[in-house]
Amino acid sequence: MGRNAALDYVRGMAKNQPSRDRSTSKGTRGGALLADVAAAAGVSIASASRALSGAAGVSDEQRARIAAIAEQLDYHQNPSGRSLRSGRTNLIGVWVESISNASSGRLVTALNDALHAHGYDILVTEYSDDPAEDASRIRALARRRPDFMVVLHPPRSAAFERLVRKGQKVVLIASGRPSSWSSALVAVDTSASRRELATHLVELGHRRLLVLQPARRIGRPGFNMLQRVAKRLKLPLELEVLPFAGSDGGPGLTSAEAVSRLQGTDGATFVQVNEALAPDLLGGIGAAGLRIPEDVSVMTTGAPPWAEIVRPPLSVTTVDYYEAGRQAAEAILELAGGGEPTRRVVRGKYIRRASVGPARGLGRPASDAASRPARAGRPRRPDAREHARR
Amino acid sequence: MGRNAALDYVRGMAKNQPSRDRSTSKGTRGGALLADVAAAAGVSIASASRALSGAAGVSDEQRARIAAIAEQLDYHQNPSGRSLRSGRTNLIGVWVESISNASSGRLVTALNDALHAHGYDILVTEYSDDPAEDASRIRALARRRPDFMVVLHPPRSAAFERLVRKGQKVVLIASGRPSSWSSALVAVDTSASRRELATHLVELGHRRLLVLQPARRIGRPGFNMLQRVAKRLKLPLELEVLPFAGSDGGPGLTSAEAVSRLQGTDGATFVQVNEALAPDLLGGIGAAGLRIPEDVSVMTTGAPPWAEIVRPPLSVTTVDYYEAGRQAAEAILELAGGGEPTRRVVRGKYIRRASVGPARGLGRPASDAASRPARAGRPRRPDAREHARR
DNA sequence: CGCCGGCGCGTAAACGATTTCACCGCCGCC
DNA sequence: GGCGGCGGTGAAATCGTTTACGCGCCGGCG
Repeated sequence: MGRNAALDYVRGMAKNQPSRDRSTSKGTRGGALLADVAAAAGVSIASASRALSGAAGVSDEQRARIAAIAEQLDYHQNPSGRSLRSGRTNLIGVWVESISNASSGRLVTALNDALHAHGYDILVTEYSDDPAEDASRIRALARRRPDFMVVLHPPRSAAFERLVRKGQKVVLIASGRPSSWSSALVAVDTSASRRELATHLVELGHRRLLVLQPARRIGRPGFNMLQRVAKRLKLPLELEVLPFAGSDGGPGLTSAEAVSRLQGTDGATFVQVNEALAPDLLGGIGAAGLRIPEDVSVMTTGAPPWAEIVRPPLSVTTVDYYEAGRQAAEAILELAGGGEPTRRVVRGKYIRRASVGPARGLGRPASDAASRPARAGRPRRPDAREHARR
Repeated sequence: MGRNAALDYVRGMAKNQPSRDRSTSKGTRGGALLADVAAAAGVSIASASRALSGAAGVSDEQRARIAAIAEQLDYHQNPSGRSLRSGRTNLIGVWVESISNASSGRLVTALNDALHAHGYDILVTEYSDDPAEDASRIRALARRRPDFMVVLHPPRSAAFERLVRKGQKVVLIASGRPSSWSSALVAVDTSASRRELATHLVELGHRRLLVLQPARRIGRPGFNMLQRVAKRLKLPLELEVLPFAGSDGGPGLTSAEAVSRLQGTDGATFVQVNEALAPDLLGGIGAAGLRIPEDVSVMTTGAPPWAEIVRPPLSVTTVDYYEAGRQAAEAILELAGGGEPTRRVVRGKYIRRASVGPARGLGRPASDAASRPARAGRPRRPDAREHARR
């Protein structure tokens, strides 16, 4: 009848059938129950549970024997039963901007890689632009009661904050200092990379910088970092942060409007944009006939795989989010083990490529920029392409 | 004591306390129980359940009243309890190659968008190259007993097939005909787009084509589609399918080896590669000094956002996987409603861009330089500078 | 020789929902 | 007036597991 001969045998033999007539039951998929394993091993359900869950109080030989029987019966623990009783769900809720985003993707991959072996599964939720929809998604996630949540550069959200106040354990991956509410922090430290970027820009003669962001991110911390760096180093950099809609038609500048900020004598000579928006910006720049880096220097955050393919190759400030995910997973395992989370840091990198060059207007008109070849040892081509990458 | 005043009040008043001393309980996070809602409403737990779950047999005014009370108490249904009893988990298991992949990402986004409103949550698993690890991930997913699984172009996997045989409902997104085992199919139909591609290639004089794939995908159906099209149309196309390692160092050709197949009189004049591997191939082509499309035509599958940015813009055959995900979600809702799934199709598109041009050797032999102004605004140097990445 | 503590194990009580079943009015119909 | 059915409701069984508790047994210590 059944497909699992061993299971049928056990159930036929068992004196106290754990399930009277399984063949008609439709609720379960007919898999073996803990009771079946226990019956086959001739022990109580409790002992079987202890044996399989690794709890103390069971002899080693029993444990091995029971494990073998469970294997043979193809027993799969029912997570609903377990978590109903134990209060643990073995779920990790991940809250990211968009899963299509390369950073989020790698984060999720890392968490999967590191946590599957420990019995955790990953529940992904993306935050949306619509606050109502967003709140509803958070509520849905809350209902699942994940043991931990991993959040990547989260936006402010009342629903999320309620969740945290209710005791949700959260591993935060973000720049900034350890916040009081997160259980653990993987700090994304971009101060060094930003300092490097800032000094590089000044060397190249840039003064006015433009930062384009999705509208909903405006005002969030992290980007004035560049400003802070400039201030501390007393560098003459002016930074303007503007919302950019890309081609989605959302709130913010269109490509053409953004490009218009990059022209003329009082326009910015450098623009920074994120990975998702970069194609739109580059399209706009191309359409306007501007050349990179002769007319405008461009840099993108993130690590799009195409940054090196595009002509010219794009400079990037990048953070290894696979590594961040790995560290988040470690933090989770520490917390789950009852330990105190250790302090963790992932450092950003600034990778120079040809898309950032001397500021417009001082390419080498009077060769004044040439006075700053910096560490240049080798003969430099007039157009500074191929800043050897690291 | 508690943070929810209404809840405290109810519990204080209730004659039969559902939970004697909740303040010390650690299993639950102190959220309201169905019993609390029922007590507050002055009805039985059964009625409360019926009211909130939308089941019949409860008067409309009661239902509204109870819903309001649940809202006020911030009641969240405990999914473990529900699925333990009901046998439904309200989980959708998604099995994709890699979540970092743009196609998979959009698929997941679509599923999230469409199914959150119906109470489903998404559990993602990526398949890995290691069969053992893969089987273990499938087992982990099986343990969760998702109501449905959505699989995108799945590889063969014994573990997965076992799961299906055990009755797992599966919505398959793939090219090919409805297989007996999947509960529903979203057919990815690329026959028209491939025919268009094939005739286009023949028109341009291509005869020898190269298809590069990840090694583990070799031999999978779908790609000889091009061959079939050619045969049916009696087109003189020779197709060679080879494994490509990219820069990951896995099994398959290196970039240099792949490029060597694109040179000489007997080399292929056209190469197709997938989205993930495209940057590596393009890098190799650039390093070898080949020009696109003068020396070799290139096309990629998928819809990388950078395809239009790169110079020259890449031709693609693309499938809208957001749409596929939306349709998969519809199929799930049909199935969950007990209906028969309708037949669903998503059609691929072939988008011509400049990366596919006349076959090498018959461009316009006399004035071949004329074919090179491309759309690239800036002048292109003849020598391939960008060498030596990695 | 008695006692104590720990180890190994079984019994049974949770966990929080859904669902079956029985009940109770009440209405309409014969 | 009796009876069948039906809409609304509650009591209780149930899903599969973990875990508190208790019991026998054995070895060591006094």
